[in-house]
Formats: sequence, structure tokens, C-alpha cells
Amino acid sequence: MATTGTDLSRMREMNMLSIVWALRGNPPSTVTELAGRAGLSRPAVDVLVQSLVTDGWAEVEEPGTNSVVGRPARRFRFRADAGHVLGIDIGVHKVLVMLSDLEGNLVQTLRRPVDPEAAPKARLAAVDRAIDKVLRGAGMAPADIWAVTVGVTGPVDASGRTTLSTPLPGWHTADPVAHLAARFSCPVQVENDCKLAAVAERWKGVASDADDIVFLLAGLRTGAGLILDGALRRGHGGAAGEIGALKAVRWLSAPGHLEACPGVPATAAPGEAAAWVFQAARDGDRQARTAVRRYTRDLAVGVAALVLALDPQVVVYGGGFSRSADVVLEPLRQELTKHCLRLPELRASTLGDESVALGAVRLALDEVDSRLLSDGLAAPSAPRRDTSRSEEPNRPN
Amino acid sequence: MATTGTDLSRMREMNMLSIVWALRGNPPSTVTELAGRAGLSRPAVDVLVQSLVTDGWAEVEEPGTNSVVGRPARRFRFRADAGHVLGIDIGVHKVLVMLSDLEGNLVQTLRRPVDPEAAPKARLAAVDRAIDKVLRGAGMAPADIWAVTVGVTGPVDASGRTTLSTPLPGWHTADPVAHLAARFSCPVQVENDCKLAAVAERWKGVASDADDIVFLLAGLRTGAGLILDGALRRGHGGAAGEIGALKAVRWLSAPGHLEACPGVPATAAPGEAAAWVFQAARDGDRQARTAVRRYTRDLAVGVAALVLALDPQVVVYGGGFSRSADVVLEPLRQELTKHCLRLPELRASTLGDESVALGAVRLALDEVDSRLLSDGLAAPSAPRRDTSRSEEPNRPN
DNA sequence: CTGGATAATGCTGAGCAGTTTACTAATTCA
DNA sequence: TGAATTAGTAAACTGCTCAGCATTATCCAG
Repeated sequence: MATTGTDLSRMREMNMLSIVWALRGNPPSTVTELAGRAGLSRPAVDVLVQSLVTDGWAEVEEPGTNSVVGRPARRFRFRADAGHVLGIDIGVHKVLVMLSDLEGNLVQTLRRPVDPEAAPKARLAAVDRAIDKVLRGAGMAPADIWAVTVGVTGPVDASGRTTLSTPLPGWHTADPVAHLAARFSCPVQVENDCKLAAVAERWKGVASDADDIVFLLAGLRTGAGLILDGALRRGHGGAAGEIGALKAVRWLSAPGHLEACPGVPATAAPGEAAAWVFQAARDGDRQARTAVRRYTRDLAVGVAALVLALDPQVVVYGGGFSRSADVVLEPLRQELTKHCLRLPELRASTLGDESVALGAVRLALDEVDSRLLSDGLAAPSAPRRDTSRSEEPNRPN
Repeated sequence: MATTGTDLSRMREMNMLSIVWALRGNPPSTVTELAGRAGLSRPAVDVLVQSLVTDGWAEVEEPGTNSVVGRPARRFRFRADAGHVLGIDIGVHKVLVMLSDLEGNLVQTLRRPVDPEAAPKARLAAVDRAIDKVLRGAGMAPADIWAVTVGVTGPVDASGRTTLSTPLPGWHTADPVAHLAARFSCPVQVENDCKLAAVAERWKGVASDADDIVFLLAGLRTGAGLILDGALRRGHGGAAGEIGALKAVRWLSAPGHLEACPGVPATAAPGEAAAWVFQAARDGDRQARTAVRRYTRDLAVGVAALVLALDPQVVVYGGGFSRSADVVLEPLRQELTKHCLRLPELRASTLGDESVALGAVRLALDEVDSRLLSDGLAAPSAPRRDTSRSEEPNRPN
């Protein structure tokens, strides 16, 4: 608890930021409204908001027709388009690039299929093309981007690499941070996909009310991301949530129960096989139901371990299989009841496979915010990577 | 991120607190030293520290002989004895009461054996007697105590009860908060013993350098406490760390391997049996070594689950068996290597069975600090429980 | 069309906290 | 005894918030 002394200028800075927070994510606001939200006096807000306008962080909306009596108030709007961030999902089958303004509004979204067997070089080239297209579509240059966050599969270390394990072919030698740093001078961050999806669920998903979340990424691969006390839990080496590595937890083999279900069309790809089984179970097929039950039984051990270890408020069932939550959630709940002391809420994700990129956007925005908090707000401009403290280039805050 | 506006008075309060933090836990300091530590100017520190002295938070030490050139500086000392807190460990076999000043210095410590079969009423009566003795020994009244924290076995809910499960006979109906609230008007808090021991290890124990700690309480009972990002992880329902409830984790039966070891004296109590086995293993007894290996193998599954889930920096091996760390740590490390992706450091606790009470003291001090942060510092006095927000009387911060 | 009611804006002076600067006080060492 | 050094103190200054009042823009009733 290293409370450090404050002086006037720092105080002004903090008040400035509190105005920004009060402005952002709200409809255009009058000075009086802002004063109420920020807990400051009206004159103070007035001068602060003036200087925000001259700096370019806010803009005035001249009063139009006003239905209420009295002098109509000017309204101030946060200039969300003063800067932008990129959230990128580098998946096995696809690349997904999202361009967002500072308020989190998506400006451009682009999904591109990628050969599952593509080498890192080809995969990164596909990323580059997608980024180019998105930037061109928005009429922007790389210098206009304030932060980039990338999601990949597998535990990510502090340098943004996935040396331990990853299903992306050849990826354990890839260095996406270095690759993107060649084009972007802003902070570039790589994070695990499950963690990003968890962040997305808390931001715009089904768990926005919860501070303690276990996110379950259920698909051909199974993984987990953790939000504890409202903050993403990365782990000391970036490997939090990797409970699937435990042998007693059969997450690796769990989806196999679905593919092995009798009656699955022989021609079906693994993903289609799972969808077929879920549909058959929905239709009442006994064998399909058994396969789903076996799947959930294996799934539940790992979830129960996380729930018992962390005692979260909510477990979110997400990932590719989340569309089949209707046939999975109830058996999963029953299995968890057997294992757990205290059963958390169980919810199905609605974000689908956009959650990873969305979480990446959120983390990039957090990066921007933390920079504002530490460096204060000068006129809006793309931050440059801080090369002085280069020990943890992937964890700037 | 609800940054709220600040004004001058709040700023002064913060600077006052920063002086308190700079004063506390340090040897008597000069104004210049404090100014450096708090990041304030010398005159500013001067007036702040003056008002701390008049309020009773600090006291002056007039300059004595000074070996250095120049005018000798007055030194200011934090008045650690301005208030006191109680940390209490209600165990199966013993009650341990610690009285600490505001700096965490132990003023009185009292251990009293308790019948393991004692009913809650008798157990609480023993606690009362121990508290009385400690207070009398220090010449204090209950009104002089600023915060009380109690450690008990089993998951503790928000009201301070252990309704889910506990090895203390009859304790699931006990309400220690209500019992102590009858004598103490200050905040009273009950917490799980493993969690408190984890807090103690980070405070004065073997993990003071780490922010992410899995504490393993190994004894006749096995449990875990978690420190994540420097903060105690309680869990949404207070049941974090209860991984032992998972059937695949054999923590319940693990100590049985020790008692079942051939050669254990038939007359030995369970605790003595374990000690005998550890000593025999130390002496090279093959059967004892096998028993220890079986024990660690069962232990390791649960630890691995926690490590994989959370990716901590340190695992601390504590509890009654921590004296035998020399024969347990190495096999445990080997087992963990099999299970984990990234092996954290493994350390043996040195606090012994005082860790729970010590952690309780630390939590009580945290309670005092958080009250200072939120309410500001008037003249030092025992805080009264805040009866207005009674929904979570056990979690005042 | 005009004057009153209403509500936002703009301005001024008071108060406060911290910093800077300069000066005085107390000690050691040559 | 005086130079050097460091601590304490006082005054001037800066910059911020706040309270209150005058000003301005708009609506609405007569």
C-alpha cells in the first residue's frame, strides 16, 4: 500500500480523468450532469471540460431545439474517434480483426478463413492482409492505432510467445509481438484466447454483472479463462486456467466422446460431428444423449476443480460449442452439483466466436486507459512503445 | 474504474496517510527522510507531521547526540501503541490469542489447549478466558481493541459461520461473530484458517516477496489458501481454495497413508503417527519412505490443480507437517513436475502453527487501515462497527 | 410582441494546500 | 572562534476548488 504524496497538478490531472470517465460511454452531457457524475463543482467542471475541448478530447454540441424551459445547455461529447485500437484473433481456422474507437464501438470487423495447417509465416501474412484491409476501409494508417492486442491459442508468456504448447502449427517459435511491432509503433500485446474471451464476457457478454468469473471455452479444444475481483487473472507465468493439462481432468479427450458417437456421418469434419451429435441429442436420440453426457462428465471435473479452487460467482459456457448450450448446460449443472460445495451460476455465452477478438479490443482499450492514468492526458495521440522498460514488453501496465 | 473527483481536503487527507505509511514500520524518521519517502516537500511534511503529533498518531523524539555534522534533526515515531488488534486462532486442539499493536508487533501471545471434542459453547468460553487473560496481561479493556479477526477451520460464509462443513464439533451452528460482538464494539471478522495462514506467510513468512501464492496447509487435515495479485482470495461465497472437496483429489484420505504405515506404534495418536513416519523416512526406513511417497502423491494432485488453475509464483508448504518439509518437499516437487506445465517455487513454512493467528492479526490490521483510508484519520480511537450496512457484517471493507 | 420565469453560463473573490525561496537556529569540525 | 552543514520556519506565490452573484438565452403567457 504505497500511498504516495499528491500535489495540485496531479489533482488537476485526476479530476481531468474523472471528467473523461464521466463523459465516455454516456450520451452528450451538460456541465451540470458531469459535475454530478464526477463529484466536482460546476465551475471546476467547466474549465476542465474547456481544456478537454481545446486538447481535442471532447467536442461541443451546440444546443438545438430544447423542449425544456430555460437557457439550453451546451452538451459535451467524448471524441471517441480521437484514437482507435485493434483487437485481433489469430485462430486455427480463421483470423478476425476488429477496429474499435476509444469508446469501444466497432468501426470495422473483418473475418478471413485460414488454412488450419498454415505455417506461422503464412498465418501472420494473412493477419497483415486483414489488418491492411481494415485500416484501408476506415481510411487509417498504422500510426493512427493506439494499441494492438492479439489473441492466440495456448499459454502466452511475458514476451508474447507460446513456447509451452499451442495447437497452431509451428507457432511455438513465432513471435507475433515482434512481427507487429515492425508495423505499429504503439504497444502490442499478445494474450491467450480463453483469457480474452473471459474479458469479453465481462465487458459485453453475459457476465457483465460479475466480478468473479470462470470462463469455459468449449469446442474442439477446451480451455478456461479467469476473472477474479474484476481483473483478468493471467498467472505469474501467463499460464493461469490451464487446468486441462492435468491428467485427472479429461479435457483433451472430452470432445472425443462426441466424435465417437454411433451414427455420426463418416464424412463429417470434427466440428460438424459435434454439431450433429448435439442436434441429435436435442431431437432425443438416446445414443447422442449418452455421448453428450459423457462429454459433460469429463468437462465437469475440470470445471469443478476451478470452481472449488476459486469459488466464482458465475461460470460462463462459451466457445464453439456454446450454441449447443441448451443440451449441455443442464447435464453440466447436474455433474457440478455432485462435485462442488457451492454451485455458481451457470450461463451460456452469446458472443459466439467473436469473443476473443472482442476481449482483445477491451484489453487494448485498458492499455490506453492505464497509459492515460499514469502519463496523464496531453492532446490525444498514438502512444509510442516505452522502450526504456523493456523487460516485459508484453505487459505494459 | 470509477475515478471520482478530488478536492483539497481529500488531498490533505491522502498526504496525511502517506506520511503515516512512511512513518510506520520505519525507525524514527526525520522530516527530510519522510519528505523523500512520501514525495512531498519538507515544509509540507512538517505541518502534516505536526498535526499527526497533536492528534496523537505520532510522537517526537528530541535529538540526542548526533555523530553527523549539522543541526541534529528531531525524529518522529509512529505511535504504534495508539491502538491494538486481536488475532485469534480457534483450532481443534488449541486456542491461540495474539494481541498486536498498530505496527504488527506482538504485545501478548497466549496458547491454551482445548478438548478436541469440546462443544462450541465450551470452546468459545475457552476463547473468552484466553482473551481476558491477554487483555489483563496488557492492562487493557475490550474498548481498547480496534479490530478482531478469528480463524476457524472450514469455509466461512459472509456472516462468519461455517455452515457447509467443519471438523470442529457442532461448529456449523456456532456464530462466533455474534459471540464476540457482545464484548467488542469494534469490527469482528471470522476467516478460514488456511486463508489466514496464507496471509501470514506473505506478511512475515517465507513468501513475503511474492504476490501470487498457493499456501498448502498440510496436517491431519489438508487445505489451501490463495493470495492472488497480493490480495487474499476469499471467493464469492468464501469457499476459495476448497479443492480438497473434489473426489479426484485425495486430500481427505492422504494422511491415512502415514497412519497406515507398517511399524507405527499402535499407541500413537494420529499426529504422533505422522511424526513417527516422517522421522523413520528421514532415517531411511523403506516402508516409511513408501508411505511418505504415497502421501505426497495424493497431495500433489490437488496442489497441481491449484497450480495449473492459478499459475502462482510460490507454493508454500505449511501446517502441522511443515516441520517435516525436508522429507516431503523433494518428492512433492517430483510429483508436481509430472503434472504441471510450469513449476512454481516450492518453499517450506517457518511460522509453524502460529501462522493462523498471525494472519488473523494481519487481517485485523488491514481492517484498521482500510477504515483509515475510507474515513480519514481523526484522533486515534477504537472504531465502532458500522451498523448501517449490515448486509455483510463479516466483510467490512 | 413583450415581459416574466427559468435554467445554464460566466465571473469574481475567498480559502486552502503545497511549493519555492530565503532566512534563522543549532550543531560539528578545523 | 568561525566556517560548514543541516534543520526548522516564515513569507510570498501558484494553482485549484467553491460559493455566490450577475449575465445570458430561451420558453411561455398575456
